Amino acid sequence: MNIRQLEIFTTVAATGSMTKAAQQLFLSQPAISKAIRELEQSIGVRLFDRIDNRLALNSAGRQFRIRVTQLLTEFNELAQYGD
Amino acid sequence: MNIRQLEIFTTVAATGSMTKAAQQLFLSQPAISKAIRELEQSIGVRLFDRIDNRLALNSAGRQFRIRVTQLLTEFNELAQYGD
DNA sequence: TAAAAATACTCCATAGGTATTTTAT
DNA sequence: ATAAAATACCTATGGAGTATTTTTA
Repeated sequence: MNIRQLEIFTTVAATGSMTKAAQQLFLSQPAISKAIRELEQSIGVRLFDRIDNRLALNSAGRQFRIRVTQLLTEFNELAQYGD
Repeated sequence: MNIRQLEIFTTVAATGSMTKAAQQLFLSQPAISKAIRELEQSIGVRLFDRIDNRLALNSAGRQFRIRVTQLLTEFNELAQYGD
């Protein structure tokens, strides 16, 4: 797990789509797909359900998201420590 | 700024020495030196005073450390989300 | 002169890319 | 036919290494 994966995760969760997250983050769709897969593997929890070719944040994903959002806020504030 | 740099920072802060931090983290001393330099550059704040060839956490470093420690605790808990 | 940190390289793992395939509408 | 995600493969950046230099007690 790393911060980049968490940023990508929150964007996918917010948009409901890897393709839209890719556009928003100026990344390719496969880069998003890979990051989400590796995040899920790393924590050992499936965060999205894949139904048809759509994604839906599942129950674990919804809980995870809340804590990740707070973590990223604090991380970004610390990254601005100099200003 | 990244999580690895923050982990290294807290270890250097705790031991008061890059050499000791290197031993504790099973890394080389130059790897520690570089990580600290890059962290300081990234946030734009000097965290340690260099006096003689020793390090001393300065005032900004002490304040930064408190928030980093909390952040890393939450990060590590999230990384264990699956267990 | 010993001990700590900094500098100068070299190397490799992985984050990201492009191209393509799969799956469902 | 479109559209979304997954897979395959390639490349380049940066995190880590070894070797060496600088600095000061």
